[in-house]
Amino acid sequence: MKLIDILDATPFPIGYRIAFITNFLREPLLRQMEKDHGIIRPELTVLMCLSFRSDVHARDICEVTEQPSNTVSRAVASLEKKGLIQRAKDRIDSRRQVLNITAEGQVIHDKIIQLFADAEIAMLKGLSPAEQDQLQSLLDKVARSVGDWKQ
Amino acid sequence: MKLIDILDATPFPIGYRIAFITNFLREPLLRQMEKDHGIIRPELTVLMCLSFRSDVHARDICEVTEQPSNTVSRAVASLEKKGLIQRAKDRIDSRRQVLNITAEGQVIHDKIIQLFADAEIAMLKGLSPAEQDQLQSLLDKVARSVGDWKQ
DNA sequence: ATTATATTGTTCCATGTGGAGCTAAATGGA
DNA sequence: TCCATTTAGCTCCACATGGAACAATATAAT
Repeated sequence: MKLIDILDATPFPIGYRIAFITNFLREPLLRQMEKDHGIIRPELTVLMCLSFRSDVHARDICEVTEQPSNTVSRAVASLEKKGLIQRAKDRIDSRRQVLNITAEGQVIHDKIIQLFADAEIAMLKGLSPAEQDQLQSLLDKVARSVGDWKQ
Repeated sequence: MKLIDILDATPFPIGYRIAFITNFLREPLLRQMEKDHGIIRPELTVLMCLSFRSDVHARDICEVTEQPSNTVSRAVASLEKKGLIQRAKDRIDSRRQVLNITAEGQVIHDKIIQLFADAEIAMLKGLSPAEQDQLQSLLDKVARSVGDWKQ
């Protein structure tokens, strides 16, 4: 039995391929990330959000990523303990905490992102630049319509 | 902060979109599958393999899906307990067990597959048929080269 | 034939992760 | 002002899951 056979036999060929690629691309990368840097998935999510924008609340991360609040809460606590992000009380609403990435956190973040970027290049080396553009454009169209799927 | 912004800001735009779609497509479906049918991910994997082919060994499933043997072992034991698959000793190698899906297992399998197929249709409704073909073709090219990524 | 090695499938253990509920704080209404 | 409701973030708990070690069996080597 070969995996390719099953790949062709499903009535959801695109979704199956997408999940398939995720399995064989992202999961190994996440494991290597944990091994090399001691960062797990929800922590990377937080780092990416804080790298992109400053003065973020945990609640924002929950909403953007659709992760449960306890997962984000754990990641934030762990990252602060490692010195990769900083927490500060919000002056307006003392329930909230303002989150920011530290210089050290940015370094780790950049290394991990480079790891993912390299993997993407390897993954796409069988496609021409035009095909890569096509693929990105089509995936973008699907990803941006995510909110419509549920209706 | 909007998710679309981060989507555009990464240096691995294709991998990120693929992981993104997986998050918002597969994960909710898996949760609904568990809620409706009491089947979890590794169990679905086993069901799909056995639906596609009969007289399969657990080891085959491990190799094809790159899942650890304990995960497959648990799924097999659970599915047998539910009456969705059958185990029989292999006459040649008594360590092995020959696995087959039951009629009841096939029914559950088909219902779940339909759930995924419907979700795919919803996901792709923003793409023209030609675009859907393109997307599938490109994803197929990437998925089939999975073995080359690691080199 | 006998011993060493490899393989199949399992159990044990540590950990990631989500759901439900909790506390503290802010907001809205009487 | 006072109480009900909502919200932010955290803790508890249940469970999915992977790694490592293990028992049973098969295979290879001498």
